[in-house]
Amino acid sequence: MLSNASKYAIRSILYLATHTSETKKINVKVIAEELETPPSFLAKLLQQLTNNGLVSSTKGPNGGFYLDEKNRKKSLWDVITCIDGTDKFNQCFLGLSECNDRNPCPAHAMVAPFKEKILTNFRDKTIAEFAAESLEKGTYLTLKQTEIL
Amino acid sequence: MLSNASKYAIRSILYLATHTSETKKINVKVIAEELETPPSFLAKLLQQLTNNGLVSSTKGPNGGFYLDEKNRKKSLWDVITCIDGTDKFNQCFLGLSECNDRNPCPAHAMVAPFKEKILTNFRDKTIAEFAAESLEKGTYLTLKQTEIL
DNA sequence: AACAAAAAAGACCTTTATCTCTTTTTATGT
DNA sequence: ACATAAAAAGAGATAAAGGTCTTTTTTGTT
Repeated sequence: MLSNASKYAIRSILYLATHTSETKKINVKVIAEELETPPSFLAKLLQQLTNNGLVSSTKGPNGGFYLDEKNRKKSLWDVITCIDGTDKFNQCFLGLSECNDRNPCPAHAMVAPFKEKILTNFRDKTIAEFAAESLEKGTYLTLKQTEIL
Repeated sequence: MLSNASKYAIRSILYLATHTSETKKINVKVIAEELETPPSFLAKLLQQLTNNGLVSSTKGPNGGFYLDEKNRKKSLWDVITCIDGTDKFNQCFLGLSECNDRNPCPAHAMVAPFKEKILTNFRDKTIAEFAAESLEKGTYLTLKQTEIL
């Protein structure tokens, strides 16, 4: 569904949301270790996210990546489109171009409600909100145990 | 989510389910045209499906691909694992290795019900059943309008 | 001013997915 | 038997994803 790149990006954003601020920045190396992602690759991704206003950064000593208030108002959907480009959640499960409620593919009825849910959760919820929820539920903890197949 | 290869494979299987029998076979070229998929690529996929008992074929004049009764008892899940290998639906949405109900990632609660539904529909339903349902609903018609992004 | 620590930028490399082409084998009809 | 029509098999080609490495720029510290 999502590319590795998107997964890494989302995980880092959620990590930054709960671990950084304007006064507490973290550098790539640390983030990559925490998330167990390839450091150089993550650096590229964070660079891209920064260029698109989804993450903030400062260079030099005590510099690093962090989320400011503006960044926190973005959505995870913004992250995905920034990294993967295409509108992943609007694609037909079986690859048909003309698949919608009126002209559904054999899998449409099964998949459509899910896509709807993903959209509302990922597009209409800010990163701040998403991170806050994760904190409440304690789900953010699992960010560390990673493995991409 | 699914690779192009899996999507092509599923579409051809559903097509074969509604258009072929032991006495009515269709050759790759026709299938590829109907489904608007790359012919040579589809040939490879059908070959692989045949080698794994998901599709039947005979060579020579009036030969082609078709589904016999045994093939129809397989599931779409079999198709996906045959082509994509990995267990796509058991992977964490955010790429964590230790993601489950007791130790969920931030997206788990959102995604878990969907994976459950996919599994029951794709794994516990035979291709014959799936195709019959599609026929009832008329969804099989849209198989022709394809575009993979 | 010099140094050090960080991101930014850019050039690569590797692997996997996607897709093509050619040759070989097998079955059928005449 | 022979011609033909189909899949089977195998070798590549191309593109995209995934990932690395080196150099440059910026910024803070001494």
